[in-house]
Order: sequence, then structure tokens, then C-alpha cells
Amino acid sequence: MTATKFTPPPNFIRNIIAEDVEAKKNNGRVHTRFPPEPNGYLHIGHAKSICLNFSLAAEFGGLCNVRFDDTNPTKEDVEYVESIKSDVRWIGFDWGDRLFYTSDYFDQLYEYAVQLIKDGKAYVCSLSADQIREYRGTLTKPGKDSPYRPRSVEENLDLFERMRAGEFEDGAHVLRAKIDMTSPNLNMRDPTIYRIRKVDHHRTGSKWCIYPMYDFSHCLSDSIEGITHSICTLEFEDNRPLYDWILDQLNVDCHPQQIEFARLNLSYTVLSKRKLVQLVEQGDVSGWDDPRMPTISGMRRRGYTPESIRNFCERIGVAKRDSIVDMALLEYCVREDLNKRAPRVMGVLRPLRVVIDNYPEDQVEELDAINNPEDPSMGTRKVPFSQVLYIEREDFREDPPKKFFRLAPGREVRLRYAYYITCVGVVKDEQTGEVAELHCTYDPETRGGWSKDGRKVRGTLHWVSAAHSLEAEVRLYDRLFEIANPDGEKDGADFKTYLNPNSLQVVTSCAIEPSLSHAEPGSVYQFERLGYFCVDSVDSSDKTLMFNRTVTLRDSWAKIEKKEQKQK
RNA sequence: UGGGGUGUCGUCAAGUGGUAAGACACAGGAUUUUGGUUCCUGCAUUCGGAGGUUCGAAUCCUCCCACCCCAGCCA
Repeated sequence: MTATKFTPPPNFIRNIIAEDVEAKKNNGRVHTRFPPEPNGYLHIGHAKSICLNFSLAAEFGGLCNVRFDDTNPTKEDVEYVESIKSDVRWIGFDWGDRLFYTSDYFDQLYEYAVQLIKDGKAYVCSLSADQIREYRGTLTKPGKDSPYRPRSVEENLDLFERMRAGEFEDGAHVLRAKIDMTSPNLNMRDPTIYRIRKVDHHRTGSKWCIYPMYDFSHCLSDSIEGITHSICTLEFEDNRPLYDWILDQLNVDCHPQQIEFARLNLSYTVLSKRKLVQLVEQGDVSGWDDPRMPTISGMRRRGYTPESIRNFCERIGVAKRDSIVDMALLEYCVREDLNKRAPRVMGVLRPLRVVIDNYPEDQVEELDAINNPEDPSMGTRKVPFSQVLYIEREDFREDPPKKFFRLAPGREVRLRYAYYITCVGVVKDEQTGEVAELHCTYDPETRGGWSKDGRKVRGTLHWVSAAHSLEAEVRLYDRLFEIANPDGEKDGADFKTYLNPNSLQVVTSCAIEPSLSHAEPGSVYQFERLGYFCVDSVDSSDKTLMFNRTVTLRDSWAKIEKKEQKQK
């Protein structure tokens, strides 16, 4: 393999861990975790976190757990658990035997809560949700103590036990940490740590009707698992004092260090679960795995490879400032990977019939084509050539603009791996005036696509023998949103206003070379001169081949044409 | 107007007192049977702003400005 070695840039988290290891903190041990809530599908932003946690652990000879943060049964579901597991595996990471659930710790967590109550550091509050909000104060005004704050340890213990036993309805009581209602950090104003939810949990069934809140369960779960560095996103920065407070009060042996980094934003898409759910539920896309979605399953179906995603995550870096990474970098990463591994193939998206007037009507030749010029070990294949061919409609111009060096009346071009042909006639549809067919002559001396006399041709076109071609449907994808930052719009505008109405274009009756007749679902090809395409793993069948365009090739002609048009 | 963060090229991002890495994008050029790939070349006299300390500041100090997050019994 000629894999280009890319040295990841240093980042502040790696630096912190390196120093900790150097200082023999945690006896030099490094243990991270990826803690998704099973309430949605993983997206490229999660991939950043997954890659960060797993590779940091790997780099320092440590381990990384996967832990489902399943403390809110009203929002979570096994469907998500399964998809998350397969996505993490697909991206390329192995959690070994360390797949955990916060719900594994419910008993222990309950005991910790009881301990807090016994120590007078937590109390049962019987205020309503609205009242709790009122008592909390505001950003600029301190809160005030709940009237239930002074309840005795005995009463709290009794009430909490009865909460667990199901004696009260949802919302009747909550368990709160007793910290400081005047703290400028709202998280410290006696945060709720347990609430009543009389619903079944996807793993614990009906065993519990009280469930711990994130702030209480997360730090303790980390501690229970012996996590050394608990990496999370920026919005949890204000929760860190609470994370530390709980671990300090309970005097646990393992007190992980929480470190926050900026979540990923990608241009021309959205990465908030709420918005992605909305797109799925309102039918703007076909599902979580719609190839336009920035979800792992969508990208997989689109033809992205795990390597390209991992590479992307490495290149974007890790820092604390809000940023929007250019989609062009992601596209660069897939092209880089696919260029090395995708077999080349010829496919015509919008066929234009070409008749080679001087080619024997019944003759068929099998011409040699290289499967991947980047990798000779991938060998060659035979491609049939005959009198009637298809070429790409946009490769012919009756009135060619400057710098257009493809086919035009009287002009000679090369058919890749075949012959030089010269356009000698144009047949038009009488009704529409549209070019219906081209007549060309070929030079038998140019077999294979080159000429002994050294004559140069400017253009090389891809083509397919009409009689041998396979029909296929191709989906061309474009950015999901028309503006770079649909997420950044202030509440006034609905992000969906910016959806790109042309993000999906279905092209039927495409003509592709016969070697693709048994293409496997999910396999990726480069259609020469067009882009990378993969066989759709959901809709493609033996009857109808369906391809998704992963990404176009870089297209300098398109750039030139755009520029020329601007100058007019 | 409380608290917590962040400001280095169009976009990411190194840099931690010694004189602005790298990547993507962009612009030129070379090679090319993919207008692909590959290969060269160019691309921040300047680090949100203003002062100050210092022989020397993106790095230290002061003030200011901008942006992000927090008032779920969500995570």
C-alpha cells in the first residue's frame, strides 16, 4: 500500500494526556469512553468523538469503552442501540468486551444517592417543575432555597425509598443535590439528580420507576469504569464543577478528568440530532440512511469508506473554538481513498447515440482496459466495442466554446482504450431540434487509443457499446442545504428554508459497461471522468442496477466553463 | 446587565517569550489515453482591537470589542 502517512497535529487533549502519562498520573494508565445516548443515529460529528476517544486510548496503550447513556427511557430505543453499535464497528473501532450501559449501574447509582442523602447532601424536593424553575432564579438573579431543603435525613430516606417503590406519580417529587442556590453557575443550584418516570426501560424493563439524571450518572459511571479522561463537548463545560462535586462528595477512588472540545460543524449540512430527526420525520429525506444525510449510515450508503472518515476526523483537528469545517475537506478525503481502491469503469449517464459509419456492422471487438492506473495489481478487463455506441451527451457540442476540446462537428477525439473518431454528421430530432444521433468515422490505425503517426487529439471520451450496455439508474447527490451554515440561523428563520431542492437528481436509462452486471451492493467504482459511484445497498437489484454518486471527480473543465461564462 | 468559554490565511489548525508549521480551498505551470491522479510554484511583514512590559510578544500585563454556551424533572 502506498498509504500516505499523515502525522496528526498535536492537540490540547493529547497534550494533557501526554503530560499525565509522563507524570504517572493514574499510574500512567489511559482509559477513555464513547458515551452515546441511544436516541438517534450516529453522524459525522459523533465520528469525530469516536475517533478521538479510541485513537487517544490506542496511542497511549490504553482502552476505550462504549457506554450507552440510557438514563431517559422516554427517548431511547433498542433500534438506536443496534445502529450505534454497528456504526462504531463499521468506522473501524473495537470495544472488546467493554460494551456498557449506564443502566448496568442503576443499583449502584441508587446506593450512591442514598449515601448522599445520609450525608445530608441530597434531599427530596416536592416542588412542581414550574416551581423549581421559579426558585432557581435567573442568569442574573440568584435562586432561593426550596422549602423542602431542610427535610430530615430520615424523611428523605423514606421518601426516596417510596419514590423507588412507585408510591408517587411522575413529577410528584425529585431528588436534588444540596449545593448552593445562589451559585452563579446554574448547574450548582441544587440540581435534580433523580426523577420519577413510570415507564419501562428498554433494558431494565419495569424494575425502575426512578431514573438518574445525566449529571449524577455520568461522572459516577465514568468512575465505576475507571475512566481516566472523560472527553465531552463544550456545552458541558459548565457541568464540570457538578461532575467534580458529586465525585468529591462520594469520595470515590477514581475521579476522572473531564475535558471539553468543540463539536464538529460541517458546511452545507446540519449536525444537530433534533434537526436530523426533523428531516427524517417530516420526509425531507428518505430516512436516517438517506445518502444525503451526514449520518454514518447515510454516508456508508453514499459510498464513503471508514478510512476516509477516519482520515477526515484526524485532519480536522481538535480544539475549543467554534468552527465550521468545509465540506470540501470531507470530499477530498473520500476521493483520496477511492482513487487508490476504486476500479475504473465506463458508464454514460445521459447517452447520446453514435454510429461509426465505417465500422463493420456485425463486428465486435474486445478491447483491453486498465482497472486502476493507480494500482497495476488490479489488472485489466475486456470492454466490447461495436458500430453503435453511446457517449455522454455533454461531451458533444455543435458549436463548441473556446477551450472545449471534446467532440464537435469535424473534430477528432479519442474513445478511451478504443479508437480515434471524427464527427462527420449530426442527426437532429425534427420536432425538438435536439441532437438525436451522431455519425462518426473511426481510424482503424488507432486501435487501443493511440496513433503511430504521433497525431495528437485533445479529448478523450468515455463510451459504452450500445448493444452490450447495461441499463442503470443513477442518483446524483448535491449538498443538502443551499447555504454554508443553515445551523447558524437565528431562531427567526427555519433551517429548512435553506434545503436544496435539487439535492437529489435521479437519472434513469444510464448505459454502463457489461462488466458491472454482477456488481455487489455497496461496491464502489469510479465511472471514468465522472466520479465515484456505489451500488445502492437498499434499492439495487439484479433487475435494476442502481448507483449512488458518492462524489464527483475534480472537474477543471467545469471550472473553466464557469469562469468563461462569468466573463460574458 | 451573572457565570463559563473562544478569537492566528477563504476554511480547519500548529505555535506556550526568540522573530507565523501543515492541510483543504484558491491561482499559475509540468506530466497525463480520465480536463482524474501525480509533481512543482504562489498564497498571513502578521496573530480580534488599543495600550503596556521586554533587546525581542501571537505568546506576559491592562483595558476594550466580537462571538458561543448555561435558567430540562434532556444529554
